[in-house]
Amino acid sequence: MDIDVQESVFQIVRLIPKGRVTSYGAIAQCIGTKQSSRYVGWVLAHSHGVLPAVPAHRVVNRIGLLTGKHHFDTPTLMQELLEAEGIRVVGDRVSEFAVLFWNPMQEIYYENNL
DNA sequence: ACTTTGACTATAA
DNA sequence: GTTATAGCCAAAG
Repeated sequence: MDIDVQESVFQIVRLIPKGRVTSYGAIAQCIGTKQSSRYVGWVLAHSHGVLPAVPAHRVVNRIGLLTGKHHFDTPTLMQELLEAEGIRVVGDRVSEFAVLFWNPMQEIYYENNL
């Protein structure tokens, strides 16, 4: 079976719980292409119109900065989506990022041992 | 088959 | 905290 890397990225992002966020590097590490966090962003840039929907707004960079907000329909849409989930965004940065951070590896480990 | 790109990250100064 | 630089890798052109 040939699983595209981009499809793996979509699946991981779809696992992100509402109200939580993760980083490009964490996703890259989770799917195996650990050093190519840049590619994760490249994939998400093409995630518009993909079904089922990919909550790309829950993916930020390693310090919680909303670096991808310009790729949404409007520059403020990403922040609005996050705030709608209870995440506070101040100065394009996720507040309490360390607390809200969701590590994909933890979820995979949990599912494998369920 | 080669070059460019990208919503990144780690490190150093 | 900042800026600069290098590494990284799959997809698109």
